[in-house]
Amino acid sequence: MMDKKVSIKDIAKIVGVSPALVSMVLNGKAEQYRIGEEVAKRVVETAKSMHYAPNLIAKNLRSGKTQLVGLIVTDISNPFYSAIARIVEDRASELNYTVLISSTDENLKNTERLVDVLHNKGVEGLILVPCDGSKELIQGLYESDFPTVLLDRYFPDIDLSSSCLDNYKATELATEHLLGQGYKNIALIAYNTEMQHILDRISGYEETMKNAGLGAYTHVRKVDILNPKPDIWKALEELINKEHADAVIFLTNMLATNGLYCLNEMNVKIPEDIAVIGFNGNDAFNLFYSPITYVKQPIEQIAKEAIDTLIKRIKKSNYKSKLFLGPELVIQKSSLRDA
Amino acid sequence: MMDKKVSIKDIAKIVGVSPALVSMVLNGKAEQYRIGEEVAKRVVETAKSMHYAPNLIAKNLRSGKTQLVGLIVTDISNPFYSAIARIVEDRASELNYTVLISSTDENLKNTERLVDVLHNKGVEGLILVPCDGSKELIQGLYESDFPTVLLDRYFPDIDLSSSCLDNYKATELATEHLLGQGYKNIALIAYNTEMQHILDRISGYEETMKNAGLGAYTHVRKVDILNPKPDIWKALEELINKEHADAVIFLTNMLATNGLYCLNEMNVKIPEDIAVIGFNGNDAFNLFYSPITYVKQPIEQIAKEAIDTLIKRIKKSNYKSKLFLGPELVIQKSSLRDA
DNA sequence: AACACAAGCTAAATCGTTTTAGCAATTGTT
DNA sequence: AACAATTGCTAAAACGATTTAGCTTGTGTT
Repeated sequence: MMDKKVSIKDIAKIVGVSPALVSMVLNGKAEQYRIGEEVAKRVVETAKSMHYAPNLIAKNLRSGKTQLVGLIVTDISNPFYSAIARIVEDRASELNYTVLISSTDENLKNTERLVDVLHNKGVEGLILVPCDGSKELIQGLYESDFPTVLLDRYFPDIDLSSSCLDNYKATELATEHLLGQGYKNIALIAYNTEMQHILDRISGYEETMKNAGLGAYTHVRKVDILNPKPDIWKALEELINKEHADAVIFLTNMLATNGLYCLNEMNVKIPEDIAVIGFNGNDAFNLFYSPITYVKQPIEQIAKEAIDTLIKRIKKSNYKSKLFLGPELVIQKSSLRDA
Repeated sequence: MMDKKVSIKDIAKIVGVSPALVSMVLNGKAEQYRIGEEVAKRVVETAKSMHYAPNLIAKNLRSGKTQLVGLIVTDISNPFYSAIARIVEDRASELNYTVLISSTDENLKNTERLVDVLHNKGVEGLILVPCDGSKELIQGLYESDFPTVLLDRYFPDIDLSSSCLDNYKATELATEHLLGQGYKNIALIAYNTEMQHILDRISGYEETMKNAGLGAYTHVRKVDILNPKPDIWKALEELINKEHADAVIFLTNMLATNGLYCLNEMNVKIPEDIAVIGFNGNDAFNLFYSPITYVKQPIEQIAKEAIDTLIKRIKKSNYKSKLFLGPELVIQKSSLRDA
C-alpha cells in the first residue's frame, strides 16, 4: 500500500516492453494505439501486482494540468466557511480535483498574497470570498481571464461568475416578518463596509421599511468588522435607550453572536425588551433561552454551485454563472410578539 | 501578476546565458558555482522584470519533494477541527508546506481511502485523527515508516508521534471541581467506543470518584457516536429520575451540545436540577442561560505541535514526539452550587 | 514477385527544473 | 616557457509521465 516507488519504467522492464506502451495501456488507449491484447493484459496485471500508482507530479508537469483549485475564504475556522469548505472539498473530490484552502482574515494584502501563492502552486482556478477593498484585485483577476468564482460576496460591475445569497431578499424576509409581528421601530446592525452584499442587505431592510411607510423608523448602525463588540454595545445602548427600538436585525452571524453577548450583559430581555433576528443558524441561537430567529442561507447550494461553476469554467473558457440563491427565515421565539 | 508562462529558459535566452546558470543564480547558489557578479545581477533583474515564478511542479518532480502534507480529520466542518485546520495551515505555510484537508466522517473505509488518495497525491506526511477501528490501518502506517502524526486520538501500543490532550487530567479536573462544589452523584456521558482518548477520559472520572470514596455513585453511559441524541435523551432521563444524579459531565462538545438540547426539552434546570460540564467551549456554552463550565483544550498548542512534529519527522527520519497537553477548566455558572 | 498496407511495437522529444561533469580562457607558479 | 590552478560558464542527464513519428514484421493484392 505504501511503496510509491514503482514507475512505468519498472513495469516496462518486467513485462519486456517500452515505457510508452505501458503508458498507453494504463491510460486505456490500448485499442487506439493497436496494442496486442495479450501484451496489454500482462501490463495491466503486472501494474496491479506491483501496486503501481502514477506519479501525479510527472503527469501534471507533462499535461500542464494540476487538478488543483484554490478556496480563499476569510477564515476557515469560521463555521460558515468551514461548512462551505467541507462541501466544496467533497464535490471537488468527486470531480477529481484537490482543494487548497487559505484564510485572508479580511485583509487585502493577505488576499493578494494568497492569490499569488495559490496561482504559483498551480491551481487551475479560484473560489474566492473577496474582502473589503479588493475590487481592483478582482478586476485584475477578471481581466487576466483566470478562472475565478466569487463566493458569498460579489461586485455588481465586474462580470465574474458568482454564487451568493439573495441578500436583498434575506433582509426583506426578516423585516417583513418583524412588521407582521407588529414591530415598527426596527434597527439594523451592519458592518462598516462598502461590500455589496452588505449594502444589498441594508437595502432590503430600508426598502421594506419605506414601503411599509416606516421610513422614519429606519436605524442603520455600522460597526467595525474586525473588532465589532465595542461598536455593537454602543449602538445597542443608543437604539434601546434613546431610539426605543423594539427589534433589531443583525446582518451576519458574527454580529448577532456578539450582539447576544452584549444584550445578555446589558440584561436586556429577548423578545420582551427587544426582538432579535440573526444570520446563519447555529447551536448558540437554538440553545439561547429565547431561541433566535435567523435567516438561513442555502449553504449547500451556494458551495456546490461555486465549485461546479468553477470546474465548468476551467473546462470551457466562456462559461459563466451568476447566482443569487434564496434565503429562508427560520422563525423562533426571539421575534414573536406573544411568545 | 498572472502570466505563468515565463520559464528559466526564457530568462536564459534574454540574458544570453544557459538555463543552468539562471537556475543557479535564482537559487542563491551563484557564489557556490562561481557565477560572475555582473551576470548574476542581470539574471536577477531580468527574472524580476519578467515576473518569473518557478514552476513548482517541475521543481517537485526534480526534487522528489512535493512540500505537501495531509490533514485527515473526522469532519472539517466541526469547529474543533476547523480551528485545528486553521492553525495547521498557517504554520505549514510558514514552513513552506501546503496542507491537503479531508474528512472521514468517523468511517474506517473512508479513512483507508483517504490515506491512499493523499499518499497518491504525493503528500510527504500525514496528520491524522484516527477513527474507531482504525488500529490496523495505523499500525500499517507505522510499519511502513511513513511520516505520520496522530492528532486528538492515539493508540497506547503503537509507537507513533502524537499530539493529544491529557485526557485523564481533563476529567479529573472536571470531577474534582464538581466534588469541590459538593456534588456527589456525578454521571458521565461518553461515546460507545474503544478509542483510547475516550477510555482515558472515563478513567479520569472513575478514578477520581473512587479516590473520593464515591465509587458507588459512578454512572457511565455510552451513546452512539453517529446519532447520539436518542441515546443521550434516554440516559439523561434515567440518570435524573432513577439515579438522582446531581451533576453530569459530557465527554465531548458534540455530546454536551446534544445534551443541552435534551435538557432544555425536558425542562431540566441547570444547575438547580443538575450541574453540567462540557468539553471545548463555544458561543452556545457561553450564551446559555446558565453558562456552561467546560474543559478547555489547548487547541493552538495541539495543532502547532502536530504540524511541527510532522515536519521534523519528515526531515529527520527518527524524530518522534508524544505529547499529552494540559487541559484547563473554565468555570461558569452551570457547575456552581450557590450561583 | 513486387508493392501497399495494417498491426504492433519502440525511440525520442517534451514538460521546467536542478545538478554533475567538463570545457575554454585566464591567471599564477616555477 | 611550460604547466597547473582557478574562474566562469555550458551541455546534458535526470525526475516520470505522454505523445508523435517512425520502424519492423507480416499479410494481402495484383
